[in-house]
Amino acid sequence: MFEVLFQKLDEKIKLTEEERQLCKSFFTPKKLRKRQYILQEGDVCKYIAFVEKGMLRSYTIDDKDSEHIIQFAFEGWWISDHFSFLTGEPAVYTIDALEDSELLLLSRQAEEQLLQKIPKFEKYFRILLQNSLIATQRRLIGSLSQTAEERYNDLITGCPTIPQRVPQHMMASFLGITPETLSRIRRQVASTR
Amino acid sequence: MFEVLFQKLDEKIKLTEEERQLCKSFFTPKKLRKRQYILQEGDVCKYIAFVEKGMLRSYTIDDKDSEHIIQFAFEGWWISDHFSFLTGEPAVYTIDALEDSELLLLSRQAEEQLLQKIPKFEKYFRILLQNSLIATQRRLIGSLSQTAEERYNDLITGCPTIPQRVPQHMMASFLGITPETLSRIRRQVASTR
DNA sequence: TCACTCTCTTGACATACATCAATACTTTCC
DNA sequence: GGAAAGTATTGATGTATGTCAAGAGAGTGA
Repeated sequence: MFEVLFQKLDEKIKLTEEERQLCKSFFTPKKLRKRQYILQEGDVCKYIAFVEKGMLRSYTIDDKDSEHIIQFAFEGWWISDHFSFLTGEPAVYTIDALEDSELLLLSRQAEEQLLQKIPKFEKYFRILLQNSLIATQRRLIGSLSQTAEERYNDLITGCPTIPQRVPQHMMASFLGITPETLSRIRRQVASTR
Repeated sequence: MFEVLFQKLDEKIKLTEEERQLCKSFFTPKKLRKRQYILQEGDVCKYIAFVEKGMLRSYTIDDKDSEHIIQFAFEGWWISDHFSFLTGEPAVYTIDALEDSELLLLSRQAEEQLLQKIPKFEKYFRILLQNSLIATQRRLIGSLSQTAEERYNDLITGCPTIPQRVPQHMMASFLGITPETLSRIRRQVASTR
C-alpha cells in the first residue's frame, strides 16, 4: 500500500527504515470507487491525499454550471484544496475519483506530527508546493498566450497517456475549451500528419 | 529600511527584538531606478526580493516578442523566479522596476542560515508559497472561464490603485489581452455607469 | 524648445472559439 | 436485453477578441 509513496519520497528525501515505519503511522489508507467524492465544495478539506493507485481530479463549478478542472492526479501525485486544508475555510474545489482508486490520507494533525517527528518533510512539502506553483504559472501563461491547439499539444506531449484515461470532454474542461472545439482540434491535428 | 518587512512579518509570525536584529543581518538592501533589471531571462536568479518601496514586475517574452506579465510586486510583496532560485537553472522570467524602488535581497545562502537560526521562517515562507499558489490558481480559472471584462473588473476590485501606478498596456499584458481590447473595455465600462 | 518615444484611442476587418442543435455510438444498470 | 445516460462528432451561426493602421496627447531628453 505504501510502495508508490516511498518511491516518490526517495526521489526527494532519504528516509531511514525506522523513519519509514514511523511515517506509515501518520497516513490513513482509503479506497474510493469511481465517481466517489473525497471533497465537496463547501465542506472543509480535512486531508491532503496521496494517490497510490487510480486517478482523481479537482474542479470548480462556475455560476453557469460549467466545470473547470484544476488538476488531474495520477498515481504518485498529491491532491487537496490547500487553502481550505490550511485555513479551515469551506473548500472552493470538489475532488472526486475518475477511476477506482487507493489513497493515503494525511490529516492536519497527522501532518503536524509528521513534520515534527521527521523534519525532512518540511523540505519535501516545500518542494511539492514550489512545483505546483511553477506548473500553475506555466499553465497560466499558456492560457493567456497560446491557442487551444497549442495548449492541447503541450498537454499531450507532457502526458501522452492522458487520452486513454480521461474522457475527452474533461480534457476540454482542463484546457478551458468546449468539447466541440476539442473534437475539431483533434480532427485537425490528425489530418495534418 | 526594514519597516515594511517587519510589519508584514508581524502579520504571520511573532519575532522577538533579538530575532529582528539577527534577521536584519541576512538581508542586503538595494535601490533600483525605474526600468532597471534585477533579473534577466537566462541569468540565474540569485535572490528573492522583498519590496520595501516602489514596484516591480516579472514577465516572460514569447516567441512572437510579446510580453506576458506574471506578477506585479508592490510594497510588502516578494518577487523572484522561484524555480531558478531553487534549482540554479537559468531564469525564464525577467524582473524589472516600474518605479524607483527599494528592495531587501535574500540570497540562497542567507535564506538557509535564516531558516536555520529562526525556524519560524519555515512557516512564513510556506504561507507565502501557499498564497502564491492559491492566487495563481484563481487567476488560471479566471483566464479559462471569464471574459476579459470580468477579469478586468476583478483586477480593479482587488487592487483599485493599480490604474494609477501601472500603464494600461501592462495591465493588458497581465490580463492576457491586447492594449486595444483593454481600451475598448474601459470605454464600455465607463459608459455603463 | 523641439524632436522623439511612449501611451492611449478609434476604426475596419479577420479569426478563434462558443453556442445551439442534431445524430450516432458506447457504457451503465435495472 | 433494453432503456437511459454519457460521450463524441459535425454543421450553421454568433461573438469576443486579435490584428493592422492611423492619429493625438503626454512625458522625456538633448
